[in-house]
Amino acid sequence: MNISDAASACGLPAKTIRYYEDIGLVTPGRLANGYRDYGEDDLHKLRFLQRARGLGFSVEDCRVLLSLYEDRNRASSDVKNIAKTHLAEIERKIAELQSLQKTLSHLVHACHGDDRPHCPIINDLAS
Amino acid sequence: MNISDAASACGLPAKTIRYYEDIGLVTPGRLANGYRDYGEDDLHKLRFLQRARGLGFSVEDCRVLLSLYEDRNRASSDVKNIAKTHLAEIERKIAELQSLQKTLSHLVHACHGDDRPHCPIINDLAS
DNA sequence: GATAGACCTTCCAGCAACTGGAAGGTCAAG
DNA sequence: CTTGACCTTCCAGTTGCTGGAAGGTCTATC
Repeated sequence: MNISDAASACGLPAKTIRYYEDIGLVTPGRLANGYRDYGEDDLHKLRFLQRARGLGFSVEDCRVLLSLYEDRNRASSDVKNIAKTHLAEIERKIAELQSLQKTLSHLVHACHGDDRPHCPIINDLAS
Repeated sequence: MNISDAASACGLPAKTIRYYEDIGLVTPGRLANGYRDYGEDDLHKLRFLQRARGLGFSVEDCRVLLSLYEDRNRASSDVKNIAKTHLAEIERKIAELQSLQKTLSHLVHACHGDDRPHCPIINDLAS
C-alpha cells in the first residue's frame, strides 16, 4: 500500500507519515521503484500514533508507548505512569488557561469597546 | 540603563529583550560603546509586553496592542476585539483539554498499573 | 599597567511537530 | 506520447524564545 492510501487509512497526512519515518517511528518497506510500501503492521502503528497524538501525548511519549504496544511482556504500570504524567500536565494547563480566562473575561467585560480611547484592558497591561 | 538592569526592571530575560528588538518591538538607543541604553519609555513597553505575553497574547497580538497602547486616538473596540478573539481561543483550548482530560482519566483509572501486560490504555490506543 | 571577572555585542543552532514548496522520477489512462 | 496524479528527497519556515561560541568593554584590584 502506497503512502496516500496509508494516509487515508490512518487519518494522518502523508507528510506526517514521512516525518514519522524520518524520526524512526514507522519504517515501511520499499518497492523496487523506491516508493514506500505500508503493510498491516505499519498501518496498525500509524493508527496507534494517530490516536495517541490525538490524546495529546508527545511524539517522544508516543515512541515509548509504541514500544510498549509491541512488547508482549510489558508492565501495564509503565503505560499507566506515562498516561498519569501526561494527565497531570493537561490538568496543569487547564488550570493555567482557566486563570487566564478569568482575568481576560473580567477585562473584556470591563471594556466598553467603543470608539473612545479609554480602555481598562490597556490600562491593566500598562500597570 | 543597560540590558541586564532593564531585564530585572521588567521581569524579562535579557535574551528575550534582544529578541523583541530583533523583531522590532522595542528599539532602545545605543551608547557610544554599542551597548543598548533603555529609557523610561522602553521600560514601559517592556513591562507592557511582559504583562501581555503573560496573559497569553501572541507576539503579533502584542505588537498591535503595543501600537494601540501608544495611540492616544485608539478606539477601545480595537483592543476589545483582540482580547475577545484571544479569550475565545483560550476557551476553545480549555474545552479541548477538558475533553482529553476526561478520556485520559477514564483510561488511567481503568488501568491496574501492575506488572502484567493487560492494559486498557494500550487497548484503547490500538482500537 | 596588567589582569580577572562581569558585563556587553553579534551570530548561529536548536527546541516541537510538523507543513509548504521546489525539483525531479514514475506510473496509468487515453 | 502526453497529461496528470502520484511518488521521491531536501530545504525552509512556523512560534517564541534559549543556549552557546567568539569576541569587545568596563571596573576593580594588584
